[in-house]
Amino acid sequence: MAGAITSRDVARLAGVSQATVSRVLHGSAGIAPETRSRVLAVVEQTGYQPNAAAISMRTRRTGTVGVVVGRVTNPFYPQVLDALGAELEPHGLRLILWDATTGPGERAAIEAIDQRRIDGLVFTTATASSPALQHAIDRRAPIVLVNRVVEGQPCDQVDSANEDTARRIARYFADHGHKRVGMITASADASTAAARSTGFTDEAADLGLHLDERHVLDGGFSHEGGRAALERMLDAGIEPPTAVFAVNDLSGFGALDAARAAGIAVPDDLWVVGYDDTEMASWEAFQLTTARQPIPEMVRIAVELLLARIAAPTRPPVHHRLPSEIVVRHSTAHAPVRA
Amino acid sequence: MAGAITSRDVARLAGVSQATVSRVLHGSAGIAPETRSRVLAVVEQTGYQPNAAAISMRTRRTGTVGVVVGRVTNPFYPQVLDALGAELEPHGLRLILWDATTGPGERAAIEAIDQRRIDGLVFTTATASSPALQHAIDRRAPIVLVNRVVEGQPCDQVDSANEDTARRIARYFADHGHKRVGMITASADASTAAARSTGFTDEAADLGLHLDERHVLDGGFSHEGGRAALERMLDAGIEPPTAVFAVNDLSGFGALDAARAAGIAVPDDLWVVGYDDTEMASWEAFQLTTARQPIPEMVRIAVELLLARIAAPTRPPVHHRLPSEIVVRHSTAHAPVRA
DNA sequence: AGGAGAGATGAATACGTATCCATACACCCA
DNA sequence: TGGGTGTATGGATACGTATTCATCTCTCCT
Repeated sequence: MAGAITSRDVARLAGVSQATVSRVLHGSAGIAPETRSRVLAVVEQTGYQPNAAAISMRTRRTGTVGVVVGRVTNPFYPQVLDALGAELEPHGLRLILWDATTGPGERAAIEAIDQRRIDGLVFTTATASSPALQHAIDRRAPIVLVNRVVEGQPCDQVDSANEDTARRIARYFADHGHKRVGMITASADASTAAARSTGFTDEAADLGLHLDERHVLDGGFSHEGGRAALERMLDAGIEPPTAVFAVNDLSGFGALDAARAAGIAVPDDLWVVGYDDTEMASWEAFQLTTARQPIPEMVRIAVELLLARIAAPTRPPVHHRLPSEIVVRHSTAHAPVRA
Repeated sequence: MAGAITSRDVARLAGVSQATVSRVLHGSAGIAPETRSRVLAVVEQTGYQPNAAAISMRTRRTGTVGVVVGRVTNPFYPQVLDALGAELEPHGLRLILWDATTGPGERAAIEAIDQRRIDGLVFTTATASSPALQHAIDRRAPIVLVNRVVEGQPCDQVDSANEDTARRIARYFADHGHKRVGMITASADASTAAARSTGFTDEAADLGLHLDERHVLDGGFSHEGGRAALERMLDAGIEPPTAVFAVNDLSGFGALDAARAAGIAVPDDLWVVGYDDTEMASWEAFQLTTARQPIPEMVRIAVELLLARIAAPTRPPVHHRLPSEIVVRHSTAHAPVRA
């Protein structure tokens, strides 16, 4: 490692004061052009890099944002990370990543706010509110919830129309003649799972679809869970459903794989619908009909809200709810969704 | 946000000096038990959190490690991130994430070292060395390369036996009677792609396998690229290969999907082998034979090396090369690999 | 010609912590 | 009883930057 060069070193080499170096680097007005270029030459030649700790000590800004994700191996989250990175980069912001499922990730992220290690935090996990999160929100910490809602909280939130879209999926099944349907859900602690389950269940009831309780199983948002859930449905000793709604794509892929292993033809004998429209949903191997979450848009808004919140901590919180579009693919025979 | 409480505030409230607060929080010896508990009580009651910038200003440590990944939507990287997070957490270390494919990720990560924003950097991208990286290595910056090698560099490196394993895959094809083989490769800038391509190509030549140049195509490590590559092979106007080696799983999945779309039966008419053994390779939809990279082990060693390097910057660099095991699945008819 | 005002720069300071050095006190042994 | 030894604590300082305030030098106008 190069010995750390400070702005004072640069100042000495350029024959100016440290204050002048700082001003040059910030493009402040009132610097003689000749001085300016002399300083920049030294900066260039020495490869000077400002010390991040000192800057953040002085400015109380870190230029870093935290993000809490669920299991990062769930392909939904990499897409969020991808969008988030792209959204933050133009602002010169960095990203610290915490996994909510391993160890004290969520708590560590919240502590990082108080330690002034990050300027703000994006929560993307669809998990219930912990006391720590609740407390942080009460303290008006700069937090944005994406894809998770905590009703009535003084906190910026962005999600999509989970309940409404799930209702549309139930209607879609009914419109195309299905009578017995199933659902692969996930922990009700997750607001997304809860909203999607509720929407689907309620609309199914309204429409007179038969949703046997043995056809409502927890898939834990995972491939393995989705697969096991469909296997259990087929094995329940009653007539299996002809259409299944999985509350996320990953468990939907698991269901498709269970059907494939059991020799059940999709979509002839079984329709499967997922949620998220991850990239893989369009792969030939799955061709999964699913609800498209507008991830880039959600993330864009989330970043916008977070930066605004950091700039104006007392601004009233807002809640954005974006529409979700159903993308029809082969897992439901390309049958159209009613307008 | 709570008004920032400092160690001085805690000291005042506990009736001691700031130095004593610092000592208590570090568990230093020579503190009266009564003083100690009084300080801790105030810390508890006020919810004091030490200021990260001040600590890192004083100690020249950040407790944060950087990681540069390729496109994070390539499922290989989330598995690396997962392992990395799990490995760092017990050390109390955080993770800043940079995507090498979007914007100036790689350069930003390297600059972060000089800015003392991170204590060290893990490179997981299989991309060629940039001048910036080269320069950082020359300066002996605390960097570990995982899954990427730069021969002869004074830099800690961890990879797996890419070339050797690729040779074994060629032999595997030959052993089971294949004559015409194909390869879906990727940019030779990536040391992994280069090593795997070389190993497969050389061994195929040694064994007299026919590897037509029209059956060697770049799949760009992506699903779409792998799919397009296989489509072009089938469309080349010559007899297609009976076995294809894809230098990573993702492009292997693409190949499988191309075969599925074209009505080519795997493994009856075509064998496909990937590389990485990502979780999805074992899914029913793919059942892809592939080379297992020991990700957790590689990451474990990488973190160990990085921490050692940070503690002892001048220690001679080491290069770990781990064995890769071929996992046989349905995409090669479960045919055994020769011992 | 003299002073006002603008432009350019430097000196000083605070951010919050860890640690070095100094100090005060109690206790023990010769 | 006095000096020495050890224990517990406080004062002072430096880390590197951004920014406020002060200073100095011109230029220009009356």
